This record gives sequence, structure tokens and C-alpha cells, in this order.
Amino acid sequence: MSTSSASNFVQNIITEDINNGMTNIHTRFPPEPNGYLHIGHAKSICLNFGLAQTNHGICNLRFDDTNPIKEDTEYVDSIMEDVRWLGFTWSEPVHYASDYFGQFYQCALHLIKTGHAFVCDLDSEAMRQYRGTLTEPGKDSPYRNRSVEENLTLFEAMKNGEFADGAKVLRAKIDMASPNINLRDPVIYRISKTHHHRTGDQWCIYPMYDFAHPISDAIEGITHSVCTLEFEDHRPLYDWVIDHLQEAMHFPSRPKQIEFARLALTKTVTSKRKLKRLVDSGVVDGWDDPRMPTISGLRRRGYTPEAIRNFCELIGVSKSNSLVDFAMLEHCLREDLNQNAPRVMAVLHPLKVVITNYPENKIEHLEAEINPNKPEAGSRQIPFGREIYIEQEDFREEANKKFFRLKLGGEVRLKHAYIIRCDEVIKDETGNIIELHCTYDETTKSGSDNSGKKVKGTLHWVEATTALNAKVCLHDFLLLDDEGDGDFLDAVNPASQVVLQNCKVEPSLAKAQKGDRFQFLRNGYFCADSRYFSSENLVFNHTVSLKDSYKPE
RNA sequence: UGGGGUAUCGCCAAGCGGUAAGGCACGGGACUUUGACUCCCGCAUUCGUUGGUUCAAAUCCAGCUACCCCAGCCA
Repeated sequence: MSTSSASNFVQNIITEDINNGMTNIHTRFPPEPNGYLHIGHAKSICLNFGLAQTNHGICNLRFDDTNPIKEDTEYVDSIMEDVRWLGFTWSEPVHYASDYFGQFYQCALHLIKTGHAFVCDLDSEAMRQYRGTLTEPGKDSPYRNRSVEENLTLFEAMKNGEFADGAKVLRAKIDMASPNINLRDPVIYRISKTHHHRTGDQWCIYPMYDFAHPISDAIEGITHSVCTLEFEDHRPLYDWVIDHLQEAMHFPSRPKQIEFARLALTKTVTSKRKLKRLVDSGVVDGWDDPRMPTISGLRRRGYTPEAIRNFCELIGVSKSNSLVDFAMLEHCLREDLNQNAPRVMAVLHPLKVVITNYPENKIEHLEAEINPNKPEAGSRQIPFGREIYIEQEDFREEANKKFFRLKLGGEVRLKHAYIIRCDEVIKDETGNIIELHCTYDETTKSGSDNSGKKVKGTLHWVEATTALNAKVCLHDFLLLDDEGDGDFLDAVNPASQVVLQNCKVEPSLAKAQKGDRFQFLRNGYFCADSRYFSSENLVFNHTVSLKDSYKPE
């Protein structure tokens, strides 16, 4: 398995720590279970698990479940499934910040006792007033100088449910004049009489991220706490919390917070809020819609864990906000699929071809390699007969020299079969081409061609009488390039999914299983839909196109 | 006008005082029973900008500019 072995600034920090004698490198991936994981999370997952692997350490999976209002077990289940699917193994057991609610409470008590925290009665509006602005310092809360005893009593009463939501909070006593707003006596505990998905109604006070996160890291022995850039100016608070607790709590480690730039991908939404709106508004068919950038969506689309891991390796890790070209992800996908996906023939827009000099009712079986990159995969038999289907766009009555495909009077090779010549075009009363009459050259059979004929074009095809009908979902970017100023839902690409109902595919596909990936020769990579595919109902999702250097004119 | 960050090819990204890696994209060519794959070749005299230090600067110093983040009892 690939690991994060490439050099990046986080690894450099770890290397230096190791050189200074640090052992037992320990990282963690700490999602809040309030949504599905997406491609952006994959970067963090690969980084954290990769760092642990390359440094012979371990990585925890920890659910940051300190705000019960937004969280649900549906999300914890999907997150575990996605991390496993990506190919990573966390250090058992799975951790939950909610496992530490008792310890957080003890930590809060310690801060109160040492005069570093106080219960504040200001409501959120008043607190904002007191906080000051970006350019003006804040003012001390009138409750800031309550005695330790009073704070202890009040905090216990908060815990016992004696106050309404929002009536009181516990705040760290730091510096209301700090130029760093995070240090202006931040709230560390709030009252929320909300049922928690794991602790039920045991607690009605919940710690804030800035308090819970450093403690969770320290409790678990995390050495390097890697997070995204927006937490950069929370680091002084992160350190403050640990510094004021370390001595009393005897944490096994003194974790270091390191921030990196989150992944942004062209033409891709990675905002949980927006993703949720796409799902809730019905624009997409759930979190795992093949067009979604969620891990489950990419999986259903046909992406492989290897491709995603290699992609995360390729883009690197830095602190500069960057926008990665989606083509990079597609490149990694093709690289994997090209190497591993079985080849198969499928005609998406069928055009009937009658080979007039081929015997009626005769079907012969031709041998076709499964994957030219994998001789050991062997070959399959494909039927050939008098009537076949080719792709509509592979025929033109006349075309310039750049068009290598079939034209009236021209010759072309049928992949794995014979060279044919187009003799006649059959049209309906409105002039649409409905059928082609061709003749084949028996001496040009694949593998035993002694005709000496050379043709420029090779087409894929499917024999008509044995062909299977299939439904194929074509995909394009979910969003148009620019979201504009309006509602982002207006930027949804109406052509992001096009369903083709009457595709013709070779019979071997009847044996495919849900989730199987194939290269439809010359058409791209496709995946048997994990929800609707069955041998009676062939449904394929378009995964990614093949590169194409054909330029008409 | 406060604080914290970031600026190296169209897009990512190495580089850590000794004279600009690599990948993606793109262009050209070879090969080809997938216009795919593969293989060659090309693609920053220059590192946001202006000065300074030095024999030598993308790397050190100073100023300037641009962009990102922060005023949730979210994470």
C-alpha cells in the first residue's frame, strides 16, 4: 500500500522530533460525525494514517462528538466504512471525545480551582459586546472575579441541570485584551440539554472544541495533532489548555498542533453545508450519488481507493491555499483502471450494421484479451455474426482525412474481428441513418490476418442477436465552472447525469457483480452500479473517460 | 487601522546560501487491431515586488504589494 512517504513539511517536523529522541509517533483523524466524508477528508486521512505508517507509529480514529445537536450514529457508521474502504486501519478501539466527558469535567474543575476559569452569566449577545472587535480590545466580564468557591458551586449546578440552555457558560480566564480573539476568555463549556448519540442524557453541559480537542489529544498520547489552516490562531489556546492541565493530569504526551492547507478541487464542492443541501433538495440521489465528491459517491462512481491514495500523495501537503486541478484526480484514476480494469465492448449509441456477405444464422466466437496490460488475466470469447451494432458517431457518409472511422466506401477494422467495408447507407423517410450494409473480408480475421491490408481505424462493436441491453449513466461535473453570485444550486449542471436506456453490451457482462469496474473499449471506464445492478438489470455508471487526442478538422 | 498565515511554470509542488527536482495540463514525434496505453522530445536565465548583505540569494535582512483565516454558547 502506498504511504505518505513523500517529503512534506509535516514529515520534516516529525523527522526532526525523531532525531531529537521522540519515539512512538502517534497521530489521529478526528472527524465530527455530522456528515459524510468527502475527498477533502481523504487528504487528511491519507496524511494522518500515512504519517503514522511511515514513522512506525499509530493513528487513532476519534469522533469529535462534543456537539450533540449536529451529530448522529448514521455518520459514525459511514465514516468508519469510508476509512476502511480507503484502506486504512486505525488503532483499536475507535475513540470518541464523548469517552472523555468525565475527564473534561475534571479538567474544568482544575482550571476553576487554580483560578483559570470562571462561570459567566453574560448571554451571547452581551458576550459579543464585551469581546471587542478585530481592532479593539475586549472588556472583562463582570463575572470574571467570582470566587473559586462560587465558580465551583455554579459549575456543579450547571452540570446538574439547574440552569436553562444558554443561561451560563464556563470560560477560560486568559486575556480580554489579547490581539488574538481566541484568547479573550473563550467559552469552554456550554449548557445544552440535548440527547447525545452515545451518552444519552447523562450530560447537559458539553465542552467546546477548543477545550476538548487538546485534552483528547493529550489523553490519547497523540504526538502530532494535524489540522487545517483555519485553526492556526487557535494554537495558542490549544497550548494554553495543555499547559494549564499537564501537571495535574499527567497526560502521556505533550501534543503539537500542526496546520496544513485543506484540499480544494476545481469544479467540486466540499462544503458539508452545500453537500447536505444537494442531498436534501433532491438534486442528487443521496450522499452516495455517483456525482457527489463524497467518498461513498466516488466509490459508487467507480473510483478506487488506490487512485484516491495516490492522488493524495501526488498533490503534496503545504500551507499555501491551493486549488488542485480535477484532472490530477482523474489521472490517478485512469492510471489504476488502465492497469486493472477488464476490457469489454459496449455500444452506447447503437447503429445496426448488416454484413451482407456473412452467412445468415452463423455465429462464430472470437478470442479477445481481457487486459492488454495483464496477459495473465487471459482472454474471453465474444460472438460475431451477420448483424452487429457500432457506435453512431463512428460512421459518417463523408469526412475528411482526420476521420479514421467508417465512411461510405471506406474500410475499418472491427476490434478482435474482421475488416469491413461500408457499401450502402439505409435511411428512413426523414433522412436519418438507420442501418449500414457492409461486407467483410474473411482473410482479415484477427490473429490470422494474411491480407496485408492496413486500415487506420479500429472500432468496437457488439453482435446484435446475443447483445445484452444495458442502461448507462453518463456523468459530467455536478457544478458548472463558476458558481456566480446567486444560489449555488443554480450552478448545478443539468447535464451532469444523462441516462442512456438502450445500450448494447457483450454477453460476458451478464456475469458482472455490483461494483465491478470495466473499460468499455474506446468509451471509457464504467462501473456496475452498487445499488441497482443485477444480471437482469444491467446498470453502469460512467467512471471517467479515456483521454482522447482526436481533434476534428 | 488588530492578530495569524501564504506568495517558486496554466495547476500542484521540491528547494533550507553554491547557481531552479518531479507530477498534472499542454504542444510535437514514434508505436498502436482501443485516436487508449507506452515511449521519446519541448515546456520558469527565473522564484510577488523593491532595495540591502554576500565572491555567490528562491534561500539571509528591510520595506512594499496581493491573497487567505479570526469577532459561534460550531468544529
